[in-house]
Amino acid sequence: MKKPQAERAGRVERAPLDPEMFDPVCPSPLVPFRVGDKWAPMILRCLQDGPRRFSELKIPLRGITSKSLTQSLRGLERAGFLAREEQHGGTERRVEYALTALGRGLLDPLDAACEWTREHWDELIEAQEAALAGAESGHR
Amino acid sequence: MKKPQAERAGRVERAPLDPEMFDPVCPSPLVPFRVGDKWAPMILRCLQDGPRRFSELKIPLRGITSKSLTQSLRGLERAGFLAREEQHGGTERRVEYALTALGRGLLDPLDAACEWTREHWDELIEAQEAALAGAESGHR
DNA sequence: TACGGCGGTATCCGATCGGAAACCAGCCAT
DNA sequence: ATGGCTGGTTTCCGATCGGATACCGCCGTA
Repeated sequence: MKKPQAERAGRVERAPLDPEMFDPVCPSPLVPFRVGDKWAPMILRCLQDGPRRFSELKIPLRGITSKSLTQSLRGLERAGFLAREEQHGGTERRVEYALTALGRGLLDPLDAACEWTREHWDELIEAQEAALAGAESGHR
Repeated sequence: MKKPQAERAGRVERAPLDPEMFDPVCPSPLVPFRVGDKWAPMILRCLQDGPRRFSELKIPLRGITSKSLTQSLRGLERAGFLAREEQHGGTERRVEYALTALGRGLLDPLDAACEWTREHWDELIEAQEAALAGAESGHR
């Protein structure tokens, strides 16, 4: 029987990340606001309920390569939005990434941006299509 | 009291854009939020008080090349955030770019993001420096 | 001993970004 | 007719982004 290491480390058990928390059909690139690089906003979201491990983050960020994840994490770390915490004391290798106070604060305007996008989703799609149609018949 | 003379065209005399409205020392790239490409947020800001001409926009966007400005404008147009209005009736060539309703709405979350950045400016700088210093002595 | 999981690096590559510079047509005033 | 202004386009180029792939040491388990 496998014993959860979380207990040994006195760690609180949190729900695992939903592998489908990011809809591949309407991914964040369509959100007109961006924070950092391609993956950064999603990483921030993943960390909002507490620290997560490298391999834990890879799950909802479907298809991300180790390199890209490392890069994004380092970038967010350099900006001071998250902290890398390496546990040496434990029995096995464990590295966790946690939002700093600054990073947590970043979630507010990020939420606002996402909310705006949700509210104007139809308009966004419609405007894009109209502009595309206009480009075909209009000034071309 | 001075009277605007261009009102027959429905055009109101507005203050010209401040050539230094974007501080080259703390430019928007330091803002962790972005809208579209490098120049897009600044262009949106330039248009918030009404339509502007191509050459008018070039002034505060110091050093922007024609190509980059055209690119950014086309991108924002494709997204439905602004509209290109070419005046054929007039005597001289005149092209104006104006925010759409959607684009104007975009200013709200953009303001929120800028406001957040202003509020946390010191922390942002400090966190960056701390992370940089930590990288030198820390996990290396 | 071998194997698998973890948390990465190193290298290569094609795509994209964005600036520099040259060029252009139409209109205007001199 | 000549030069200047407007609103671009085109070409070239170096830098950066981001994915694919291969590889790595460390640890725990079988």
